[in-house]
Amino acid sequence: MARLQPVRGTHDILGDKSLRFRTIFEIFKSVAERYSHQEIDTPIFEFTETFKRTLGETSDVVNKEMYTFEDRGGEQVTLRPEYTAGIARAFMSNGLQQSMPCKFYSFGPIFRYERPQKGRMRQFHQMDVEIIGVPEAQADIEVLAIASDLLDALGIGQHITLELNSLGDPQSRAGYRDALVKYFGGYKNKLSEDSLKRLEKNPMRILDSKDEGDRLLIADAPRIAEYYNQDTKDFFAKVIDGIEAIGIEYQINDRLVRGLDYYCHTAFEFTTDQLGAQGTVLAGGRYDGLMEMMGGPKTAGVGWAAGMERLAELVSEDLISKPKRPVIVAPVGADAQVPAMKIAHDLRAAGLTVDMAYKGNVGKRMKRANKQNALFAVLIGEDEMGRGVAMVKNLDQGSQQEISLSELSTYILGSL
RNA sequence: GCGGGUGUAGCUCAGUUGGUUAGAGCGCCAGAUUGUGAUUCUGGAAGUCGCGGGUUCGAUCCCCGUCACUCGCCCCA
Repeated sequence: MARLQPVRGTHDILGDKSLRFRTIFEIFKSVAERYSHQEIDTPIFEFTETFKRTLGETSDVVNKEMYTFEDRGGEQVTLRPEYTAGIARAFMSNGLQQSMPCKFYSFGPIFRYERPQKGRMRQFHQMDVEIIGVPEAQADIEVLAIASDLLDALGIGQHITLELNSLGDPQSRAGYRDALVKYFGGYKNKLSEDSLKRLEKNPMRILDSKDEGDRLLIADAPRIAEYYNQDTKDFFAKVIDGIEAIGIEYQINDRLVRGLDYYCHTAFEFTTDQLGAQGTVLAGGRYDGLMEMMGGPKTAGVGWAAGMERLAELVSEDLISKPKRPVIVAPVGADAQVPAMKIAHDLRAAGLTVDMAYKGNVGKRMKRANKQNALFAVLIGEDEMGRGVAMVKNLDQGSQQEISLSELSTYILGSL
């Protein structure tokens, strides 16, 4: 068995899990399309530079979580650790500045080299939404509305809280950062080891610390709202007015910061207390500076990503769409094999889901039909062949009836 | 990357204070039932006790290492 294990932190998706994923994706797709978003699929790997430059040299994602390798041509490439940078690259590669605004959605695997835990794996799946080219707050509102609609459609909205913050425009953010460095710099002897590192690299992250000593200091730390300039205040107020107008509940969390460097203004997380340490189910924000960092023209953008595996843990069983119940065709005797195949073929052509009971006596084949949760079993043997009929058994009711082959599909379709 | 817990059949789990043939339920296969499923009854297959090393007359059990899973930290969806 040892050699047959999947790579650590990766999982096969089959059976019930596969149905859950598909159901959630279908719902996501229909919600996103209702907002006039279009599907985009970008490659699952990009040049390493694409991620390195945008995520920030200090981020954990870049420093220890990327799956990076050199391909046979000597290129440094990386399995995507998030969606936004790849989509931004695609936006520029395809010259879509011509067709702004662009509204995208996407779904697929994401890779991060992390220590696996429940709700955290090395290959996992995200659903992603982006609006590129709309600097106005309407885009932030719309993107939040998609998220909220999705969670409601999945029937889990009541277990999830929207936490909202504004990181401010670059000017506000820089002012706040300085204030934090000054404040925490005065308590170097009291800060936790982790937070001392954060003070150097990314002081805003100290606000996230779970260390008890840190939390005491954080309680009296400067609040970001005190450093907002007028533009930031106006922008945030518009976002809040907008989501209030459409009835989205939220909590302001001014300790909420995002891990990736390219965020500004709106930052948000939808969190739940039902998944242990991995509470974040959907998160995102505005990233107006991203395209410039990548060497393109300044272009506004806002979006989010949601973790499929985490959502799948929360969604109720009743929501999951089940596979169609099949009709099972069971030939009796070797001579019936070919006619049975023909019958199955005709029923499929009529749009029915059909499987064959391949072997065994009639009892075995019926058992097989039952195990597959079939609606009907269609028996065809010497007797029936002679008269151009098939024996059709309704497996829910236990009743059966001879039906002429020419009326078979009509009969079954009529009894559904 | 750091710390704790766990690892026995396809699945869920017993068990052995170190002792000969390691058990149960579910599932699977077969038969009772060669033209009729779900129930029932009978039988069967299936385990390098995660892997490697050590201690021992003897290890699934004790020790060390390793791998995987799991919980937490870091970080994040």
